[in-house]
Amino acid sequence: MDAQTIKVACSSCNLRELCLPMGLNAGEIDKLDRIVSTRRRIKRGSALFNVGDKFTSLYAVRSGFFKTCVTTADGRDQVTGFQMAGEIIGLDGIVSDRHSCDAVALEDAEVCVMPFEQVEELSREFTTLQHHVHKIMSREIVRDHGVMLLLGSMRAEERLATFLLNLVQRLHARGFSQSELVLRMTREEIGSYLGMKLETVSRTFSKFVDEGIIDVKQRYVQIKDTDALRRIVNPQNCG
Amino acid sequence: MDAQTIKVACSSCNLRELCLPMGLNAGEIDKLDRIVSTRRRIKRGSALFNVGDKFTSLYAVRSGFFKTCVTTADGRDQVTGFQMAGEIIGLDGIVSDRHSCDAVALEDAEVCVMPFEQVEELSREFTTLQHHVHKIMSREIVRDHGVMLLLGSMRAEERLATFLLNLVQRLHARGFSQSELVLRMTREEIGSYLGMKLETVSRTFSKFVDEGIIDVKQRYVQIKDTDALRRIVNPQNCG
DNA sequence: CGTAGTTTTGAGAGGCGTCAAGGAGCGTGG
DNA sequence: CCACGCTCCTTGACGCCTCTCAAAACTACG
Repeated sequence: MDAQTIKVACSSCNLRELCLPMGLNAGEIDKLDRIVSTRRRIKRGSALFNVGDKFTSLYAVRSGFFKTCVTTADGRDQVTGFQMAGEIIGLDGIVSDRHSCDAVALEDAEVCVMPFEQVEELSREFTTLQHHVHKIMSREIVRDHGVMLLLGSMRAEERLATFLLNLVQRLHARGFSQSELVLRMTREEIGSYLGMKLETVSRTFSKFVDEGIIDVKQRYVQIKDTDALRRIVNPQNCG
Repeated sequence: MDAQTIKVACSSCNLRELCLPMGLNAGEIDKLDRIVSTRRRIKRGSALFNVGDKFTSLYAVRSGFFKTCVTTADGRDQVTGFQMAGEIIGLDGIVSDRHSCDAVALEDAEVCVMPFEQVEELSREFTTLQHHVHKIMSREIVRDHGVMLLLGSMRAEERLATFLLNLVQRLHARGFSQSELVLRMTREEIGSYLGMKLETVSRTFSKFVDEGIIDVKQRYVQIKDTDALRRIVNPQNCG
C-alpha cells in the first residue's frame, strides 16, 4: 500500500445508496467493509487501468469523473462510457482476466478498490450481494444497448440531447441541479462517445443555444428548456 | 410443462464446451442438469420474450438463430445482437426483473431454459459456475463495447466486413466453414444492427462482389478473399 | 504575456439516406 | 404445373447531413 491508497469504510460512506445493495444489516455491511479495503487516488489525465492490464479488482468511483474507451488497431478510439460517483468500473476485465479498455480520470478522482476474488467470495455468502453484483452487470448491458440504439439510429441533435438529459439526470440523482452542469470532458470526447466529430458537437451545441434551449459557456451548460430537449429525443410523445 | 417443453441433460449435450464452465466433475455436471430442467421450442418469427416481460430465466440457444432488439419511443428499432447455438440470451432482464429487449427467433429454434434463481443458488455452491456466470456477463459487455466502436467510428464497408468476419468466425467455432455462410437475417436486420439502411447494406454487398471479395446469392455468402475483408476492417496491419 | 490546447465557425465535399421502380425467390392455391 | 401475391433484394437518381479541411478566437497555464 503506497501513498496513493487509503483505508476506508462503506459503512460510513455517503454513496452507500448508490453503490451497495439495499437492506443489509450491520453485520453484513461490516463484512463488506472488508472487501473495500482501500481507496486509490487518480490524477486528472492518468489511467486507472489500460487495455491489457491484469484484471484484479472492480472500482467504485468515490469522487471525480472517468471515461472508458476502446481502440481500433489503427488508432481510432471510441469512448464507451463516462462514470461518476457511485458507478462501477472494470467489469470488462472479468472475461479474459485482462482489461479490454482504458479507464482515464477526467478530473482528480478517488475510487474504492474491490478485489474481485473477495467480491466473489462474499457473493457466495450473501444472496443480497450476489444479486446486486448481477444487477450491476445487467445494468451495464442494458445501458450499452441504449448507446447502440443512440449510435445506430439517432441523428446528431438527438444524440446530443439524449446525452445532456442523461447527464443531468444522473447528476440530479447525486444531489446536483437538474438544469445546470459542468462538462468534465472535451468536445472531442463527447463526440467520440456519440459517434460524431468534435466540430459537429460544437455546431449542435451552438444550434441549441440559437434555439434558446440551452446556454453554453465552455464546459458550463445551463438547460433552459428541458422539454425542448425531450422533444428532440422523442418528437411524438412530448408537447 | 406443455408440448413446447422437453426434458434434457447438459451432460449429454454436444454444446457443452460452449455453454458450460470447463473442468466440472461428474457430480457437478449432474447438479447443472437440475438447472437446465427444460427446453423450449420457438418458431421462426416468434419471440422468446418481449420488452416488459417478467424476467425469470436465462436461455442457452441449443439450435436456431435469434436476434435481440430494443425500440425507441417512436418506433425505430435497433438490433443489439444475433445469437447462435451455445450463446446465452436474457441477461438484460436481471437488473429490473423485466426484459428490456425483444428476443425473436430468425429460424425455428430450441433453447435450454435456466431459471435464474436456480442459477444463483447453484452459483453460491460452485465457485466454477459462479465465475462462469460472471464471465458470460462480462463477455457480453465487452462485445457491446465492440459494437459501439463499430457504430461510432467505422464506415459502411468496414462495418459490413467486420460483421461478416465475426459471423464466419463464430460459425467456424461451431464446426462450419470458414468461407461460406447462410445469413439467417434480412438486409434490413443487418442494417439495423450495423446502423445502416438496408439499401446501403445491399449496395455494400454488391461492391464487395464487384471487387471479387465475396459471392452473394440472396442469403448465401461465400467469402473468396478473407484477407481483403481484414484489410477493409484494418487498413494498416494486413497485407 | 506567450504557448499549447480547446472551441467555434466557415466553406466545400462526399458518404449515406431517401424515394422510387423493378426483379427475384418462395409459398399458396387454382 | 403454373399463376399469383408477398416479401425481400437490387439498383438508380438525388439531396442532405455530417465529415474534412482550414482559420481564428478563446482559455488555461506556465
